[in-house]
Amino acid sequence: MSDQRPSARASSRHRGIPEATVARLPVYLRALHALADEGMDTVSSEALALAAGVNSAKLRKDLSHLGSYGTRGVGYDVALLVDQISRALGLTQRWTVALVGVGNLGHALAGYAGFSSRGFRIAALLDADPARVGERIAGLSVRHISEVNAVVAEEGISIGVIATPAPAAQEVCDQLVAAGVTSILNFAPCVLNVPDGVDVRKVDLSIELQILSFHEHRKAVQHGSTPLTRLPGGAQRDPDAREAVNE
Amino acid sequence: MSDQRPSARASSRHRGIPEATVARLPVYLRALHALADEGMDTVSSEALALAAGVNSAKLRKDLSHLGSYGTRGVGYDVALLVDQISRALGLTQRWTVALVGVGNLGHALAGYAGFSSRGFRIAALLDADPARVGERIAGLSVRHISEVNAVVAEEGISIGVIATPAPAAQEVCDQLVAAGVTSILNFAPCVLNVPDGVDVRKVDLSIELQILSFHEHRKAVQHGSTPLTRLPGGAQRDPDAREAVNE
DNA sequence: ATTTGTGAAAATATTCACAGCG
DNA sequence: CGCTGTGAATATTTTCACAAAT
Repeated sequence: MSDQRPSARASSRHRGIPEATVARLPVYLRALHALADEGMDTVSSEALALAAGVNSAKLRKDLSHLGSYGTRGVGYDVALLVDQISRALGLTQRWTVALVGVGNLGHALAGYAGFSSRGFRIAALLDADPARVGERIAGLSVRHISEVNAVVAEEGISIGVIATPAPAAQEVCDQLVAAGVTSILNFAPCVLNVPDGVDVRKVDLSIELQILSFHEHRKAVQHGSTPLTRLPGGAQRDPDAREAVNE
Repeated sequence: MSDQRPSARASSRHRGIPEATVARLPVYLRALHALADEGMDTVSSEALALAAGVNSAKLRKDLSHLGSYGTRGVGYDVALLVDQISRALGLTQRWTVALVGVGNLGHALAGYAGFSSRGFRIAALLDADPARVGERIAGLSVRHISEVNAVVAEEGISIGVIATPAPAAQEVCDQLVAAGVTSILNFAPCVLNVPDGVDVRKVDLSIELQILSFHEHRKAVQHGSTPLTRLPGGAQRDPDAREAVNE
């Protein structure tokens, strides 16, 4: 998994689901919903693993942490498994979210359907720019960040999504935490410091691209050590590979 | 790291940088740029680790994979380290990117500054909707997806970013790969199948929220086993914790 | 004095391979 | 039989702790 390490593992011996497993449960859940929509009511670990893009032993081990019971010789009951995973992920309740920063990205996020599709409700949009306050987006009126305490209390918000520019992110984060938010999803390209007990996850386009760059670079170098190889696509890949060869 | 596992480790014994390390290098790079902007020209592993949100032993071990040389008793030369990490990540060249899907999210991505800030250039915008073709966004004219082969060849594109709805993503992915793209960043909420040698990374809002949900849920249950505890923020957290308690 | 670089230990995660259940 | 659940084996990642370098 990424270096995203929410607070330490639960102390309870048995309810402790490994972090790597937790990160995959939503993927299984999505695959299961798709299968359910296709009318499947039972699925083997092999088939589900394929749909989720993992190997079947891993899937079975993951599910075993839920105490999940499939039927040997048959597979898993789709509806039952959806229920068990939803329960494990805490999706049996509706979480309420505040989105801070309604710029370019914030707008897109506010309109994103995937938000509401899995039990998350955007209950508030906040921004520091007074010119944006009052603007209506996706049925909500933008409020000023200074109202964060009231908003969090009124709406029972537990998750904050930060879509501000990087320089503003830490202060916004502090304000959210002070208001009682204990989970943060950060789209701003920066590291956030939070007290113990607050979880942060980040989504960072630029980091993902750089990781791809690493692999692309490696492929280009490893491939033909001759830098100016013409590759299948017809395009000339990695015109600068010289530099890399003599590393 | 997430279950994002690009192709197998390089066979070369020594150029093999662990995947977990690769995923952190961009974070270090960002921190180093910030330090450089503040005029620092030397930094200790302790200080850099703090800025990057990791522990210092991990940072040193990571850097050791680059064959990076700091100075004992002093620390690392900021400019030199920027250079070494950039080189390791393949950022000494400019990668060219095609963005497919100019809906809500695609628009936001096209306008995202962080793209160009680190050596990535969006060279083409593509969409399947004829009504969108010709639209100008961020200085580029949207072209039809059917032109993908020509576009990839013309611009030497090696990275494709998919920001389409989920049902279209696999087909777009196949088209990109057929055109010669070997790295994909997927924003669509679905699993992509690609042949060996093609790397995929995904960015998935809904999955991140569900992971936060898990931890939020766990905190709520662990905290007061009494579900209706009133928490600092004044809001009533996890009104549904009953369900969880008797799991 | 400091602070790196790194073996060795510990913790996590993945994969194998098969006993055992339906 | 077929397929799950899981111990045991392997691989990867993190952390410790200290010798070596300046």
